[in-house]
Amino acid sequence: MKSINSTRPPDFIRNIIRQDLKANKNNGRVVTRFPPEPNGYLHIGHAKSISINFGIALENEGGVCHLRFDDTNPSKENIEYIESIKSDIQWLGFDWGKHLYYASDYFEKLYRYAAQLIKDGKAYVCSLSAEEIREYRGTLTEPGKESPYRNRSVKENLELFEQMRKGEFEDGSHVLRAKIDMASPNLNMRDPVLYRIRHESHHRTGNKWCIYPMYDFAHCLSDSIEGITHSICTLEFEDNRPLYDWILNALNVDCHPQQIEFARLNLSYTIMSKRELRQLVEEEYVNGWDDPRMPTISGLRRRGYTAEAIRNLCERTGVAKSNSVVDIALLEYCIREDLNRRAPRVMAVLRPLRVVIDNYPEKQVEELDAQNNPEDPGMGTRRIPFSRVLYIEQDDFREDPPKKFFRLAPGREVRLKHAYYIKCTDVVKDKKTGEVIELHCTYDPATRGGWSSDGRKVRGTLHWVSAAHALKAEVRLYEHLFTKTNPHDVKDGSDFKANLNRHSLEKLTSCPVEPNLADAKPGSRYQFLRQGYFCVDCVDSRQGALVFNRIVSLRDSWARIEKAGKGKS
RNA sequence: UGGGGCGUGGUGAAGCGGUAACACAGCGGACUUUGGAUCCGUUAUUCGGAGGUUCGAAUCCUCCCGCCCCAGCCA
Repeated sequence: MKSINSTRPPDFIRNIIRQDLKANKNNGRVVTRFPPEPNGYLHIGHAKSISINFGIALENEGGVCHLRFDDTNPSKENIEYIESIKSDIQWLGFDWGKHLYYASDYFEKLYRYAAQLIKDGKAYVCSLSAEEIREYRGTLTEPGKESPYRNRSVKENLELFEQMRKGEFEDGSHVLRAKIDMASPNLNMRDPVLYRIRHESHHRTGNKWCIYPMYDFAHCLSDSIEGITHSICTLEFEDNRPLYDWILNALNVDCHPQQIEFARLNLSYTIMSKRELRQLVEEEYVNGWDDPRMPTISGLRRRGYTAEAIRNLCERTGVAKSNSVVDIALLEYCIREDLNRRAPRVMAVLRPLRVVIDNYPEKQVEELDAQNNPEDPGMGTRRIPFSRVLYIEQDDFREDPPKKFFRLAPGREVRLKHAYYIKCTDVVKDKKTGEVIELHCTYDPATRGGWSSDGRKVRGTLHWVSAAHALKAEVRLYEHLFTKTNPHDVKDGSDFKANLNRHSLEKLTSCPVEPNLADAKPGSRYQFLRQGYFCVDCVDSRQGALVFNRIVSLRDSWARIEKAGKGKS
């Protein structure tokens, strides 16, 4: 009953649990569960559910959260998904301990529960076709009609149900239905289907079964079997709650969990439907479920997001019942916040511009000291080679600088981070295109380390890499996968794919990066000074052929000034 | 037009009859060897609307409006 994490302001679900605890409703037990169907990869919306369910278990003494695969539909599910789901949950930092379950493990029990319902006259075998069942169901405004098979005898129902199990019927020829109320205003209560025939091999039970329970039947009973106290799910199941309760009441089970619904997480510029994400994968709009642009856990992980940042997002967005869309800027804030204190700084040039320091000795090389992270001096320093020919960022030079541009320009002096002040003395252009291809500069030997003793001020500080020592890396820049805040905002006749961002991936090759990166390990994260946070790609990066993913850029106030038109000359 | 939910600033979200927390975004400034980080200031006389109850309402009542979900043998 003690709260381990008492700093969190309670949300409505935690309030309910707190009151239940106070009233000793479940003998002080708190048991939640995360019940994914293994038919796709987990995404950041699932992370929210995971964070709520496992989080609540963690906060309550003796609290437990089960991982249960809701594997009742063999045609959509497979083992690959089970494995990915397990590793994603672990990577997020949650542990189900010994509480790993499968709804398919309960098939025998579920079958007996169904038989019990039949014996009690609360379920029947219906031999209407799928189409007929739909017609008989009625509409939102008109009541349904009772099935002609509704009043079969218990004996006949039992025999038929057994024959269904034995495989004596074809798919679709019969279903088991609950006998509730065809006139109910809640369509879920109009004699819902409990079991269907599917002659299909299941990834765990093989060919043992050819009838499979429906979600509504399997879910509540699985919860009950496991002794779940609070069954937390998303809003769209609100209408299923009366059925959840009906089944448990009809069977008079000992454990009757409480279903509580909350609003799923939505992010701007993102889709969060497994079906649609699968479409992007299968139709090759992205390169797999773990494409760094995907909102999947595996995609975010490969991109370089930390579990901590994702957990943080889940906490900051709160738990409520109103449909909402969280600004993706909050996710970006969370990862910057985390990486700002953890990521070592390093210099890398994305779009190189050659700079020759004319007054620097031809063959000289100096090793300059650089702090690894100004936020954390404990992370130490490293040495960076400096020589006569360097690369700087193309963006850091303007021949005709606008107002408030304090980077390099003809005649201007700037600081090279950790190195020297340099002044631009000459600009070399391509004769045909007019493109700036090289800069000539002079350096001030008295400013070693980037300081001057004469009180001279320089506004700009640039990052750079020594040309002779640079490693050449591939850098992948990502933008939002969609161009619109709401990807579903489309003209009639098209779908979310019309809003795909063509520029969501840009590959830069041969980017000069500082030699200290030679041993960078896959998955390690760095801040490329003045640019953003980058992660060594776990799939494509090789020693000697490094590949970096941009996780997120740094906040760029110059870009904002320029965009606002304040940087005009 | 059946049923179930939800409406608080740009986005999330507290508030539970005593006079609108917090976070992100934005804007302004300070500081700065990352135009990063950090710090400070600032943004709802008002809580979907209209009535009503009350000394007092985002909170209680009535009516209205808007948005989301439900007619799979998916979950």
